Amino acid sequence: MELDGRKVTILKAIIKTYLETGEPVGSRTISKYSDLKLSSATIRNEMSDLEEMGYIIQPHTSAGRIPSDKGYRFYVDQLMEEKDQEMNQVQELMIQRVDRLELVLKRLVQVLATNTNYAALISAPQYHQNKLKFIQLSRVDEDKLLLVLVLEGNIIKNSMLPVGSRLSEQDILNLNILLNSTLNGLAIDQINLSAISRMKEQAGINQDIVEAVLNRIAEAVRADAENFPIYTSGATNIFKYPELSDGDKASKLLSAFEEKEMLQELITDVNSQEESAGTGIQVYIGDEMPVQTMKDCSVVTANYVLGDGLRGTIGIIGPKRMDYDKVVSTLRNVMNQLDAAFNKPPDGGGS
Amino acid sequence: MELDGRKVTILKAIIKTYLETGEPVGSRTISKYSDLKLSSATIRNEMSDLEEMGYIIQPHTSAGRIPSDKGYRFYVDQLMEEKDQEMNQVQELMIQRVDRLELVLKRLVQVLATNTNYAALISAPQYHQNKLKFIQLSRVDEDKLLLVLVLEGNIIKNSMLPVGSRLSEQDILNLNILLNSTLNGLAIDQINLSAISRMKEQAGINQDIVEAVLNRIAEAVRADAENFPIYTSGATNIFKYPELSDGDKASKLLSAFEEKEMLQELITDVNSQEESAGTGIQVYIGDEMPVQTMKDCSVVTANYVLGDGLRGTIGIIGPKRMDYDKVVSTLRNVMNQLDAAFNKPPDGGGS
DNA sequence: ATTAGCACTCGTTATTGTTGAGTGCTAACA
DNA sequence: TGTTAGCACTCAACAATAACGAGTGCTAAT
Repeated sequence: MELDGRKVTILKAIIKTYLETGEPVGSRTISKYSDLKLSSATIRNEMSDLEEMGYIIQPHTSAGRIPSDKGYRFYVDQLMEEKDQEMNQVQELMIQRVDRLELVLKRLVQVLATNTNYAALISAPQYHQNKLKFIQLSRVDEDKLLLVLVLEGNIIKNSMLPVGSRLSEQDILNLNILLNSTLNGLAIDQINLSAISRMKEQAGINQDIVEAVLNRIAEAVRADAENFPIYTSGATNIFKYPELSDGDKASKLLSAFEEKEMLQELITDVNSQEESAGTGIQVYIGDEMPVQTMKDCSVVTANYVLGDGLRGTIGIIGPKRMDYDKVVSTLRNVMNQLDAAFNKPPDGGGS
Repeated sequence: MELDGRKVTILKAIIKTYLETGEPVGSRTISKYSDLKLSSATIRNEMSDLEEMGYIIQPHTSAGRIPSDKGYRFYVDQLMEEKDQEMNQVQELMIQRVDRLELVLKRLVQVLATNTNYAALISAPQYHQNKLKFIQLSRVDEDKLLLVLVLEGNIIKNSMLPVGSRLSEQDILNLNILLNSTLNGLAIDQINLSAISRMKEQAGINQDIVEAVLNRIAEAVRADAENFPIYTSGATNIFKYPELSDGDKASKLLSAFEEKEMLQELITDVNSQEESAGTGIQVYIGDEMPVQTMKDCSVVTANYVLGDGLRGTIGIIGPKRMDYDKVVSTLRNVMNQLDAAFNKPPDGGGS
């Protein structure tokens, strides 16, 4: 069967109305609402076809129709094509230039959640391929060294290193010089065996310290990759959508938001299969979702880029009948503002 | 009217049964359940008295009685008195000695939540009266200095400091010496005007840097005091208690858990009026709660102390009919384990 | 190809009656 | 005087029933 122009119009009308009301939409409604001059009976026939083709579903006999995942998918794809639509006027976000990136992200995610009325999440930027910019060991205690790492993008990592107190100040100085001269400018995964053994050799008697430092570096990176911070807001917005708020579903969803592991998984997953390029905005509908817990939802994700190659992910999670149009354009908007705010003026971030 | 022995027995029986079932309890139930050999009619009379005295409430005519806040309070106070009861055998918590305090806390709060079936929260330890142990400025970029602070208890703070590039290495060295010699060993709020002006004088041309450093210190402390991290778990456990899970209440409670501000307020409040000493365990019931959002709940809080004078708060939040007995003893147990784990062996923590 | 008409389906809502747990009161009892 | 049995009464909860109405599919007329 053919998906001709009229069917498309009707399908769109159905989805649009359903997005607004959240209730199954019947033939009569469409007949009145759309600008096609057709009677409900005709619409009914078309709807019957659309159902056969799998774009819409009848929850039970003698109820209206609701869009299927396939239907949503079609709708969203259409939407993406007409991307030139005038930029939706979202309220100015007021990203002040705050010193701490963390605060910016927290505020941002709140704005997103309240603006859209869905749940929002944002992952702190990760320094995947990032380079070491500065390494320093300092004596803090009799028996402890403080290791400070600064990565490109001014991400700072600290770690305490217990040592015997036999190290002299000169030793520490030498180690610092050694570490910096060898590792500086290297990306984390460029630190290979040859570099390591070369360093150990030069460290002589203190090679255990070098080893410890390297371990800490690896550890810090790993911890960050598996356990990166995620900020969320508006998880309780799901109560605004009855189809999500019945006991069990709501509970599972919310605990996914509380224990962030699931979200981390989601983001990792999204990033791994990210090649749709374009604006970098992706939409997952229902079963397309990488994480099963959320198969009754839709997610719109976008990757943001901060000046120094730092990348993170923003996501909006809502019911399948979310206002994709608004969400996508809100996200675009936010990305632009983030871009404008961070990719121009100079500043430093704190840990 | 007098609260004689029999009334107490009956009151306790009522509360105990209500804690288990969550449903209003009637006279006949008590008559059978308790070991008093009394008919339901007699119990009814006593219950009528208890109601008049304000210890129990009738949700509606011809329903059983449920405890009032006053009733709960009485029950809990009794409980606290009989504290010598055998330590409830809680499953071994398995606090492994993990390097990162953060992870320990996250795990701990999860254990608490799953063990009790209520919502649990834990605040990261704060360094209220803590002393500066180490200060260091390092050049990281042409135009940026890295400020590293270490406080007693090995809490590390970083901040980036933009400066003109006119500083020589020698300048930085001098500043470091100045900062350390003046501030080292001082508690944060011991840094007073005289010390400040003395430092500025000695810094000469670089006094703007000194000022900036001091600002950052103040800022770091303030940010921590107003915005200290809180870890939560099991917020969705409230769905297990029907009296809390109806739409609006649940939503408000959960969003309090998501946006942590409310919880911070709660903890701050609890700490400020903490003088009940003893085991340091406090119970807030219903309207006694400092935070209005949670007036349908009860909270049990406890303060934990880590070796170096670091203090934080643990809280369990549940319905008014929570199993106070179990919760209190679980908390005691956890405190003991925390104590055993941290107040003995030496180790360092990371930021 | 479109539409009007009609019988039919089925979730939703309101109505009604029934049940049973629980109460308060009174009168009898030890 | 404290305890108990008995009884009429209340009221939430439940189930059964009916009425409603939005919506469909089909057929026949346009």
